[in-house]
Amino acid sequence: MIDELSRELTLLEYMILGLIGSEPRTGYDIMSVLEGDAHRLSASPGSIYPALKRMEKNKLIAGQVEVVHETRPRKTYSITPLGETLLDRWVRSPLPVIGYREEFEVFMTRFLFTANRLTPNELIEWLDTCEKAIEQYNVPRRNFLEMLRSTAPIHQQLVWEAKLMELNMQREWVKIARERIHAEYQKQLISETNKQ
Amino acid sequence: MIDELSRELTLLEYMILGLIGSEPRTGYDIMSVLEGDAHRLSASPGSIYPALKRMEKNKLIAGQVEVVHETRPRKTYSITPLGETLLDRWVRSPLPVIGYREEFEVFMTRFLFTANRLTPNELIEWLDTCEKAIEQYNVPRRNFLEMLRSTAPIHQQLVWEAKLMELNMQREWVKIARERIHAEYQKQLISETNKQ
DNA sequence: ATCGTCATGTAACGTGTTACATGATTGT
DNA sequence: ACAATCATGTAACACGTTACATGACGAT
Repeated sequence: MIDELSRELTLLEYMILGLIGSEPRTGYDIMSVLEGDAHRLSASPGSIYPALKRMEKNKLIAGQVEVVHETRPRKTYSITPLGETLLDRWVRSPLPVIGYREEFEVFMTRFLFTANRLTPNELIEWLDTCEKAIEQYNVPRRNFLEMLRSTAPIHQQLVWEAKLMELNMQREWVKIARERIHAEYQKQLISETNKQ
Repeated sequence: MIDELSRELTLLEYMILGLIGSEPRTGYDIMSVLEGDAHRLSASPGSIYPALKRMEKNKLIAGQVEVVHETRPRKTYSITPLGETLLDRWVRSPLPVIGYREEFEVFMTRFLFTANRLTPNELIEWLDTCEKAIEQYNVPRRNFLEMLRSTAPIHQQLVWEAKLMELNMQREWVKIARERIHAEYQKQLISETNKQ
């Protein structure tokens, strides 16, 4: 069991895990979700079904066949405790990542699955950590660009500039996200207090 | 020959093509460039050397062995006319792409290799086209978000928001790039006029 | 009767990843 | 003498892509 925990999953696998984690789904369901824009994951049966099979084999998810219409079976997958553990670990994992290697999209996927997995307080803390990590990465980056601004060819300069803008955007997003999450949390608290 | 032209290359292959296109390089050179941050391409010998071999086989690049120190050969690759054609085509290709499927990084790589491949005028025109394409994609996207703002769960909303911010950032970058390129062009014109 | 959607799968293929392997040259 | 860097490669493996294949169900 612990062996499984050490294996890193692909983004597609985490995506599937996250989707199934919120509610049981079939392969077809997952394909539909993935087709609806929003991510690069291309949702072909040739990737989804094999992924589901190996995840089932690794006990991350469990499938049960519903014989709805007799002939063709329909397999609905739900997440297992092991799957929950892995997903939780991934979602919470401290991001040494963002800005270095991990792309923003991976980060977003992770954020998406914090829903119902982290408490509002934990989430705000998580976002704070992100902001600090980005900040730490931003400063030397900016200095680097400033230094080479005059020597590098203009095309290279502009590519670096884009990188910087991307980082700044990410920083800004974290701020906005924190504010919104915070506001949402307040709203919930108030409505709960009123009920009592 | 024309068969080769129809085959789509990977980003790594275009990267290699672009790098070799500006000056002849060895596999090791390419690995060094790719290691120095900036892109997700991970620059391991297990990807570079096989790529070089198949590109040579496909006549996109041509390698010549320099027997510098007798024993271990050192192979320097240069771009072929076919390679030039493909690179040129890729770099210039109208971007139906950005915002839809192609990631920003691919776009940036493409931009990087416009250097010495497009005239300043062509480049400005290219950037204009980009801006329009982004704009066209931006408006319906924004409307979509506006529409679902109230109904969707907050996490989903924020992910969409991030997508939008990314697009806006790209738009902003295009503007900056055009201005800078334009300024650079003017400078060159002036210095050339002065020479005469 | 036929078309689109629901639904699941497989097979070939290509490419990137990781890890291993070798050896020359240069600097200390 | 030894370490770091230059320099090239291979082999196993895993994953995603494309294309193909099947068939039930509901609507027109």
